[in-house]
Amino acid sequence: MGADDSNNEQDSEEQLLVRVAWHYFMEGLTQSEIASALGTNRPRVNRLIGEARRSGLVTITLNSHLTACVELEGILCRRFGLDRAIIVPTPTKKEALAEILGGAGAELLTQLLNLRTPQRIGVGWGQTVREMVRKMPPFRHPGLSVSSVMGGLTRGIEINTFDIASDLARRIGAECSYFAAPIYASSAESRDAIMNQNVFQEASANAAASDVVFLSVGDMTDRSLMVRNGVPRDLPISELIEQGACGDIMGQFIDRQGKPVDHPLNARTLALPLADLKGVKNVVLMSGGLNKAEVIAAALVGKHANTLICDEETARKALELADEVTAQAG
Amino acid sequence: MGADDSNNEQDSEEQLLVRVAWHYFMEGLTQSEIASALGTNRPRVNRLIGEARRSGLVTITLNSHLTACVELEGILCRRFGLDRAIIVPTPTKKEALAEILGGAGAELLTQLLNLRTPQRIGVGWGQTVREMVRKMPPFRHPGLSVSSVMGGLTRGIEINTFDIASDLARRIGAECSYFAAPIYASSAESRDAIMNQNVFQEASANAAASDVVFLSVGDMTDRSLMVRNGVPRDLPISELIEQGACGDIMGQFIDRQGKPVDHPLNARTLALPLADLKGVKNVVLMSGGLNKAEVIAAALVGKHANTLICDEETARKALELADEVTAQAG
DNA sequence: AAATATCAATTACATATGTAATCAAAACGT
DNA sequence: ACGTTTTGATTACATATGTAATTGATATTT
Repeated sequence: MGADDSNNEQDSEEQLLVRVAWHYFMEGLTQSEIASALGTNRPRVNRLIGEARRSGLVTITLNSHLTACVELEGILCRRFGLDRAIIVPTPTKKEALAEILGGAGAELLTQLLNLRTPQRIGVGWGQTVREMVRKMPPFRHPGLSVSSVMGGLTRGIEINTFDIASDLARRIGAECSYFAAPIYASSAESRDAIMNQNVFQEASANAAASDVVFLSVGDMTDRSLMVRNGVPRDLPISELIEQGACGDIMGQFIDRQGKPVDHPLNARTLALPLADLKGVKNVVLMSGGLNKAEVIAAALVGKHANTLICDEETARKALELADEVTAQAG
Repeated sequence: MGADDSNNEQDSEEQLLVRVAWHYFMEGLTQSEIASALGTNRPRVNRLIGEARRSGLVTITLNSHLTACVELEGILCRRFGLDRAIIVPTPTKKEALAEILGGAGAELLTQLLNLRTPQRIGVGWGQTVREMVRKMPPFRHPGLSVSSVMGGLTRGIEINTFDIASDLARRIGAECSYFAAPIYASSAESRDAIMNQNVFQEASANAAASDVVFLSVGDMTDRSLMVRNGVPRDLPISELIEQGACGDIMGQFIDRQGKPVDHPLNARTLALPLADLKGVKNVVLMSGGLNKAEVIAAALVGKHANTLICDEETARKALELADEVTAQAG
């Protein structure tokens, strides 16, 4: 009898829980309505609703392939101390990825511009950034400026840093400034000489003063435009790889910790230095594709960005690689 | 390209929806937090949450065998115009049903008593009512009264209407009054003569003045205590069945519409008349078991109760039977 | 190009919600 | 039987929510 009684007690407790949950989640009654219908007080109903959710009596499921992305965004933010992550489902057609990521970037920039906060926008280089600019809806806010954060390429005309910056500037009615020079000088000394010129001082200052910078990273394979058309022909990529390079940010090659590798090429780069990039409040890293997972991981571990725009598959891989790196280092 | 663009539009719309839903339902952020995190306004987030629920993006499920009961309660209330329905899962051990329903009744009565509203409580007869009384926690509120709403049985001592009423009265410290007579008089004339006596006038008035009445119904099978021990031995049950009786409320036999059947026995009943029962604000019908489904349906169709305490299986069957009855009648 | 229509963002407000503090009752031990 | 501890109900209040009205921006039509 005693056991029976306690069972009844529990049963009626669960009954109450189910009743409350039903009325609240299924019928949409207010907590007060439920309380008076069930002959209790509202605070209790409130507690019971919480209990119902915590105990798993109530299960809430999101029914979309996008759910996993949103969850991943949270994980990435926590793992890399990001302020924001935008993860899109990896498309079946890989060639559509740049366009998708670019669209996401354009949306973000539009959002930021509507808040009127960023006045100076820095742009890097790459297919994804190019696509972002293409997708920017044309509108004008007064007082905006766009600056390229890196020098241009001398070979291969597919995408040019000057074009990207000036196109964006035209679309949003902004002032525009570039590094009017090739990305790599012939030597470290040459670089310093160029940078000491007034126009470059100014370009560099403009870039460093950006409120937000949108940039991509490049990997070390032949798929990278930087590897194919940026790095001087007489410099074998293997040299960089031997120094631990796993990719570049603004033409500056970094290792798996995100630190610039010890190679002369880095000293020849005409671009916003990585150290100065850290002074920029918002750095949006927009890159995707499994081949870039390692550089993305490196850039994030090195805390070169506070915002990531990426595809799901690559982001997961990057998380994995980053864990390996920190496990070795730590 | 056009198709691609529109896909992107939809995609980003769904992305927003999923993002909002995720933050709200999974991470428990407030709508304002979500709005600012996603760069929109709160009203939009609010709308999106509604959309997410309506569109089926968010699925909320209650994970309990009791869920079906609570849903059924709502259906029963709407179908029969009940103020309240308490449906418990049908137990595997049928013999436990009366105890379970009794417990539910006791809980309800306790609840009502705590509200201090009902001062006069009427009780019928039956195993379920007996169990309810047994389960009542002993406590006292001043000014309560209990009255039996029907006469007693002369054969079979298992459960007595007097005992039920007086036991309940004792437990809650109430005054008590009965119909101190057998449930059936020898004739209609005899019944009228008895009822004209002062004590019975008083008992009847007490019963009719109840704030709440707890009663059960009986079916026409041998399982019914009323059939076995209440109906005079010289009266074949078949006579009542021929008149369309499908069971009794307080010894008064009703047809499938819930109307008293045209049989002399009904005129011999010493109990609160069904017409007077309709004057009682709260009539709690507590009965269960598949054999009683038909009477329960009849009683509900006849609107003799505003509260039902029943088991799931029986309640479903009663719903079904009631639909048949009203389909024929309408 | 001007005027209108349409849509979404902002504001505003009444209501609902979550939570802490107070209060009453019951259970427990002394 | 009295006081203590624990439990749950009530109150109170700051915050969050749902919704309607207003405003402003964009698109459409004449």
